[in-house]
Amino acid sequence: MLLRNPLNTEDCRAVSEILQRVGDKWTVLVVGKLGQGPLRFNELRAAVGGISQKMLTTTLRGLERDGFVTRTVFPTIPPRVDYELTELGHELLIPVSALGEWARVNTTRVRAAREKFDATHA
Amino acid sequence: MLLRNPLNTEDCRAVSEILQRVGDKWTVLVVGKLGQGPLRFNELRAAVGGISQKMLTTTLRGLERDGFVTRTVFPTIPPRVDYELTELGHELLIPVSALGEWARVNTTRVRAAREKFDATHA
DNA sequence: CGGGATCCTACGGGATACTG
DNA sequence: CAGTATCCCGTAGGATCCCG
Repeated sequence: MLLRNPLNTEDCRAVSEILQRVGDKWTVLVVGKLGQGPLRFNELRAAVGGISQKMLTTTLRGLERDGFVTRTVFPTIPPRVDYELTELGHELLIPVSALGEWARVNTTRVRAAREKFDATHA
Repeated sequence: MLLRNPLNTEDCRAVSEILQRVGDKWTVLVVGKLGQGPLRFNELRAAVGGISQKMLTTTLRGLERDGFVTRTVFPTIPPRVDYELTELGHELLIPVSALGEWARVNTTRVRAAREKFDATHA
């Protein structure tokens, strides 16, 4: 990974934009689950856990719109809908996983800082 | 970068958490600007551009609490306060920049998918 | 089964005015 | 200069009900 000299303003805007896109409550959870293979609506809902069906629908529509996920309808009775990551979705998962690794490694440092701050600013 | 096999649920939660932390409207903009060296409150505000002083304060407090930023007060008149990235803050900037690079490279693909989706679902 | 339509609440975030 | 305090609004997101 080649890092260009400090992020300029336009880049920061782009980062901020994609982070807000991906930084909502459910998106990465959904993408993470789909990273392991296609899932049906309710399978996905169970896999994620705790998500309302409204938010799952909203999240999936957004991901579909941005080209991260495909939606395949089987016109059977009862209906069956599969969701699957696109190539773009899989590629997104790479830097996101990297950030995830960072999060996993540094959670304790952040938590320590937080407790220290809360203690002194009580 | 060593990628572990697909993110498990706890990892996804961690990612989601840090993404929500960093995925608000201003955090990465602020961190990005501070990445190039310490800045005073109003310098930072001008550098970021468009941020209200309430949100700058809120954002900085959060970053300070999590150990990403230090706050140094010079008890002069008028007062002077410097904000500077900590080591942890600089380390955070690495995976965030990677995601930024991804965003920069793939914006067109996302925009294309979005326009296509909007066209067909009109 | 996989949603759409509504209603409701919490909170992010802007504008403005005041202060040490 | 670097904030704090208020007020206000839009939206994210949960709960519930209904439908093909």
